[in-house]
Amino acid sequence: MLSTFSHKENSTVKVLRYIYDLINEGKLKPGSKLPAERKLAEELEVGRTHIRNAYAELEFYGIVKTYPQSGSMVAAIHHNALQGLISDIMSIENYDFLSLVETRLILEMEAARLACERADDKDIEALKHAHQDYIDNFQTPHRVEKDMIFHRVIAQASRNDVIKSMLLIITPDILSHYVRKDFCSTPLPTDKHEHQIIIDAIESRSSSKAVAAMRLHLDRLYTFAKNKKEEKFQ
Amino acid sequence: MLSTFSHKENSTVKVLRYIYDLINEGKLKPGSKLPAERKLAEELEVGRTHIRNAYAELEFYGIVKTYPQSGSMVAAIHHNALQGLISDIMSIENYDFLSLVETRLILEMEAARLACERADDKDIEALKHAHQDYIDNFQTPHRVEKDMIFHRVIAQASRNDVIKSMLLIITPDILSHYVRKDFCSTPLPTDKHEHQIIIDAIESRSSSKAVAAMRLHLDRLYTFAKNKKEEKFQ
DNA sequence: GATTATTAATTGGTCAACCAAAATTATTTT
DNA sequence: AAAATAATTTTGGTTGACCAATTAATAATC
Repeated sequence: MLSTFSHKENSTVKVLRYIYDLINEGKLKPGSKLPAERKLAEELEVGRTHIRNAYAELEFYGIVKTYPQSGSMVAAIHHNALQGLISDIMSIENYDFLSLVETRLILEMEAARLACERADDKDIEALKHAHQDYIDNFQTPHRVEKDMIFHRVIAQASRNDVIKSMLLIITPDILSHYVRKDFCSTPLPTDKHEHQIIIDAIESRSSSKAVAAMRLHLDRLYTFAKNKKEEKFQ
Repeated sequence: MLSTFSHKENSTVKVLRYIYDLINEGKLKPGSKLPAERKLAEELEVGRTHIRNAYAELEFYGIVKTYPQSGSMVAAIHHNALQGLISDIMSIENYDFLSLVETRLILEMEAARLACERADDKDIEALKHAHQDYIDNFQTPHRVEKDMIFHRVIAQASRNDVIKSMLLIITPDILSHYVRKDFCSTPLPTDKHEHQIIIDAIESRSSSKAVAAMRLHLDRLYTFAKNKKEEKFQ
């Protein structure tokens, strides 16, 4: 899940809210040192562990930087921006399915495009192998995960580690959504063909074909997500 | 920074390596329960805190799920995929600048495109306000952060929280790169104009124009990143 | 009085003990 | 023998104490 911190959020969100208010009241200037862990723990009547978790989360998003034995510094950006960032972090949980799928689509298409430019012979080989593995497991419970691996190989060939990591982060969320709804529980033969088209496009270095093929391949999922959103509003 | 866990990685990476090996030796089956925190801490001769940090990181990426008082379960995907995921996580650090910029470009363009479809009057108003704020601070040290806010408003208008969060994650990394190289320390007047074009495109719901304008707006940064990569290989 | 050296207090990092919930085992009851 | 109950162990969650490094405050020196 993207929201790692869901179960501890009761405490964490309390800390984030407090930091937010500190900035709001002008008691915490951007670029300055934020309260010591012990101090804040006592102030909020909460364990220091929770403060540390909250600070770690803020550090993940680049808002604070913790220096051992000297304290945690808040980013030197204007307080309006800071507040926006923090309130965003507080709301990070339960991404809607359509946003996840939309983002995956755009990242996968870019990965395919870059793969056309940068894939070497070894990548192509790995791609073919992953596809064969997928076909071999088409009627087994491993099909879904073999499909995941196929897409990961493409991301690998794109030579863009950021895209690779981001797909790594959102894919489990997507899976958890459509496993529940047992979408794609029945394997479609068209998937095999679509994979093959993507491989051919990458091998022939045709980025436009690769992107189009990837879009087509994910279109069923995309449509599913859109419909799900619509029926939610009815 | 995206690599939150950099300073504790000495211990964390040790744990991840161990889990990786467990899977490799077949001692840890996918879908099964992984070692209790105390057990593993003793085994690796390391504090339980480090085990908890490592498990938390694995949970962030959806590889494990921790249940209070009953243990942590590893995802029920095939061991090859599991190993790939873990080795990816171990290598998550020090993203190269080009990957970051490439990814930002693709996400910003998609955000602009979606904003054309979904922005309401309030969003347009916020966009204009953010731009005016940017202009007002054009000669001040706040220019960079005002630019950041402008882009955040677009992400907000896209109604895609995943894209918004991901931009939130990678932007600080990008900033830390080009602040070092004092790229864009001299403000270019074209930026003002480019922002205005983006606003007009979104207001007139012309997604193609908005995407093109965003691409143009980020082209200087993109070119900078590509050149930096080239000179790295010389 | 200013500067340096020394001491004390503060800080984040780490560890070990404790807590309540859950899972397991042993005991009792039927 | 099977089922229900009770005691025990194991589990992740939480807390407070300790550690080394840093910083601030104080004393000593010039």
